[in-house]
Amino acid sequence: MDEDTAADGTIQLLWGLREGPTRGPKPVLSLERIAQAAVDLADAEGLGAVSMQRVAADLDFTKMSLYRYVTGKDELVAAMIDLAVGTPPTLADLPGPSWRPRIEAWVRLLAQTWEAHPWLPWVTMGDRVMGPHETGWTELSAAALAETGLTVPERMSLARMLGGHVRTTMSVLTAGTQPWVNRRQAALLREHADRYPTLCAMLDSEGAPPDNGRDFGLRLILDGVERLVADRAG
Amino acid sequence: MDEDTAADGTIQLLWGLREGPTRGPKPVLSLERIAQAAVDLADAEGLGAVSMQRVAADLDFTKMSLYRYVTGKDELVAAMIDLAVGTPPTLADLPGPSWRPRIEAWVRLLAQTWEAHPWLPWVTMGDRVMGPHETGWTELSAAALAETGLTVPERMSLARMLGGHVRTTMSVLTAGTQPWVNRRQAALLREHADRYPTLCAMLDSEGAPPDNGRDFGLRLILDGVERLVADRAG
DNA sequence: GGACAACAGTGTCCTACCGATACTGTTTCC
DNA sequence: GGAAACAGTATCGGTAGGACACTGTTGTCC
Repeated sequence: MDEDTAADGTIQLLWGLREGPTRGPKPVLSLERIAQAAVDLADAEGLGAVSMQRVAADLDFTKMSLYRYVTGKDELVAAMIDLAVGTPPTLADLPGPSWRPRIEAWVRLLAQTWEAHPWLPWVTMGDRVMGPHETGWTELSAAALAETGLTVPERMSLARMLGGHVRTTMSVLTAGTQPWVNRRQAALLREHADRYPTLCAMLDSEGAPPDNGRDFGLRLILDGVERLVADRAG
Repeated sequence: MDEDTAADGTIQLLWGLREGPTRGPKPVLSLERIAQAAVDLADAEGLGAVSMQRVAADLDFTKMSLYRYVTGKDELVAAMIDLAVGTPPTLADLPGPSWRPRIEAWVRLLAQTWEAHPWLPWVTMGDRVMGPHETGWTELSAAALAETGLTVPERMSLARMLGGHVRTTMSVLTAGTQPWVNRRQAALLREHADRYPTLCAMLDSEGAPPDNGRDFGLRLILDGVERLVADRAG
């Protein structure tokens, strides 16, 4: 019951169902300004820097004034997500003669958006209620995959999977030699070469992709889809 | 520099490099007991319930006593991870005549471990230093993929990708009708059927997999690998 | 064997955080 | 024009993580 009412509040906030009062002083702040300030802060100093106090200070207001627009930090984060994710593209933004280049473009656009707000992968995990923008991204992916011939659950599993793949290939931005292991980890591997012979032998190999294997993994997944589609057609 | 020394401390902790003193009273607590209490707490009440105070209380000790074994909460979480992930399997635990059933078994075992500790997906994101157990899991995946003929970066990208796939297919444990959308989200979609026609049309479809599409996605990925291997061989 | 140094666990304090509540001043409707 | 409704403020409480000084215990060295 507690979570339910909290989720209801978030839904009302994100989907514009909050009843706007008529009497009383005019609001000086707005949800958009607050969310924008929070997004800017998270972009600049990371999600850990986002506190009610700090967001309010950046707006030259008191911390408690934010609670007139947001019932708590969870709602603020939800508003941040839907603002940062932005207006979703449309099918016209996904060129190509078939579903494959279209969904590739979708992944590319999603990755661009997430890279602009590196805190998004952390906040978009778990069971949530998506806002209108985020739902629009999902709608677009569903539309792009419609002509694959996959079943509906398969299509949605695939869409979710692709989003997860973007997350996986973004969360590690190591500046080490190998993208799959950072500097300290490599040193530890060399110290314990007996326990980890396979990994240790891999340390000095070449040809690491600059994108954390995003294109490589995307190719694998979509090749798998093509095979599945072909198998069913034939 | 600050992060560096903190990471060094975590490395020393996880890899048993902490200098054990000889003089003074004998320690009553131990890192293992502390980490185990924290893991039990996280399993029972979620990661949010894990605080220094609470872990210490569960052990009938003072909060500050934990700091004799752990420099801070980050180190505690790192110790929790390597304890919860447990002793990794060996190649003997991955049956099969080829790499494919072996890596499938690896994914299955990893998923089992993570499902037993549902907080693991959240704390194993981002750039970290893995402990010995976690490194063992990675070593095993690298060994299982050795015979694919993929390049080293490709193999490690694939291994990371599979771990991410387990994360993606676990983080949503919705009890709704469709696994890709929860109850509230479905209601919102129906209310805004004009904005999200594709998703809305999907709401009443059948055949949702009970595993959040984990097997489906795994099949896609490994089919893609097989095609890549075949293409290069031919 | 006794003094001292090293150490384990405690008690106290500080800062940062989220959030509740009572308040002040402003706007609009009756 | 008065009263209700509302925006923003000021203050308070509870819970985090963590620094620091302290008490008591243990081993080592003379």
